[in-house]
Amino acid sequence: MAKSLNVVGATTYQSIKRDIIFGRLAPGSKLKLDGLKDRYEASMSTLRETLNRLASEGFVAAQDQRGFFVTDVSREDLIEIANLRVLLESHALRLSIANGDTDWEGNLVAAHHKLHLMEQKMMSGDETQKEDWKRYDWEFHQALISACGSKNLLSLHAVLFDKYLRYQMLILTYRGDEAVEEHREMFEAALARDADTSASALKRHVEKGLEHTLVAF
Amino acid sequence: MAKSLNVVGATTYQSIKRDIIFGRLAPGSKLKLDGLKDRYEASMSTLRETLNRLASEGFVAAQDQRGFFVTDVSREDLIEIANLRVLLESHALRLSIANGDTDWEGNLVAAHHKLHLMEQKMMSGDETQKEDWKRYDWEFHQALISACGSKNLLSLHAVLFDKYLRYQMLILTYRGDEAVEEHREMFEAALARDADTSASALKRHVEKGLEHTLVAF
DNA sequence: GATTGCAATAATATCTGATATTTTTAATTT
DNA sequence: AAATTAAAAATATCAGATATTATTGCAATC
Repeated sequence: MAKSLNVVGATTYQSIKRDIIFGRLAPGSKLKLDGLKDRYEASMSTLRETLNRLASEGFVAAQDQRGFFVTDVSREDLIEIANLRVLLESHALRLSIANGDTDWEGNLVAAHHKLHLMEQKMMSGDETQKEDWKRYDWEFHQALISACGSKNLLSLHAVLFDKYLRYQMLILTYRGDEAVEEHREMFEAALARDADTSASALKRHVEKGLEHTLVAF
Repeated sequence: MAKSLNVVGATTYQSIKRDIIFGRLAPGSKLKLDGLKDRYEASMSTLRETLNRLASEGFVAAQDQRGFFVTDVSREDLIEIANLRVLLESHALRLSIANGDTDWEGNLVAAHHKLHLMEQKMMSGDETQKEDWKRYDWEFHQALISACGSKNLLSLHAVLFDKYLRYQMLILTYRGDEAVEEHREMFEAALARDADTSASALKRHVEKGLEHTLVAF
């Protein structure tokens, strides 16, 4: 649960995390405190606090007496992340479908609509807005599982989602058509309260994404 | 993955986390920096790094401009934790049973044996060694799932296990007989590579523990 | 030429102390 | 009792300082 915690701390946390997820800080690269000081305009204390948080979430690796590094990527790690995401997200999805009320449905419809608009933009070749697409994708998946009733589950899922996302961002290519269709299927099945169909579309969605990413890796 | 990270940082991290888990720092209580400075003999910088880590794991809650608090407990939270633990741990258990090699078996036998010795001590009324019991219990559950092949899964599980453990420690009473029997069942089924039986014993184990804890809560 | 050894340099982990800002507490007034 | 305000305490952030540990570059050796 990344609280805002404070102003400087919160913004540097978000900036660094974003830069890791979107590949602007390359996997494995050294995070030198002095360099970060300039780049993120924060003091060493604040930076170390931030890096400790990111280390505990797994975006950064801390090595004894040798400082901080952007967590490395690997095929095995990607596979683990994808599998865990399926496990947690489909569990949450089932709970959500069982518990979701009218507000949940409304929110879900809105989220899918916005995602879909963005997808059409992406499909027409405009890939300039990766960050926006990421946000809508996140908000859609979030909307699906938001009624699961477990804060702990949602917060574990959020971290996994971001880790998975990093791999997608690293390979740069958009899966297109297929993914759009999977989103639609998940969405419609969820509204129809068909947990099995929705969960299996989700599973397919993540696993196809995994394959696609592994190929390019 | 709590790396050692450094000497002072690592020890204060462990001390504070232990004190939270074993209830020596009460749920909801304020963590005043000045107080902690004396208690843990570390500077404010180190303390803040530590608290940030613990906040990101969920043992501490950070409130904007108002500092840090020991994360509160609640029935709902406990239920969530228990359910997540079942989800992750039984998944890991199945993988582990499928993949475990000879070393895994050996390690498991040893872990169960040591746990069992400790359980007999506890049953005979000697509850002075909660910390030791905790360690053997942890090592046994860890041994069960250690061959699951997913570092990410193991590290998520470790945090959940500790959170669950905190609730058990808060209520102070030992469940005894039943738990011993459940451990044995899990253990024997795992060795026999009977994933269903082992997983269902695990589920029962956690859920009985949950009930027991909820009653005393 | 490759390897070892060592000094010089750089970087980290930790601490102290300072400042601006915000919370909390206590005192005062209504 | 509630609202207001002044004083005290605590937090978030920063800027150094120091001891320790890594890294780098170069010389000496084989």
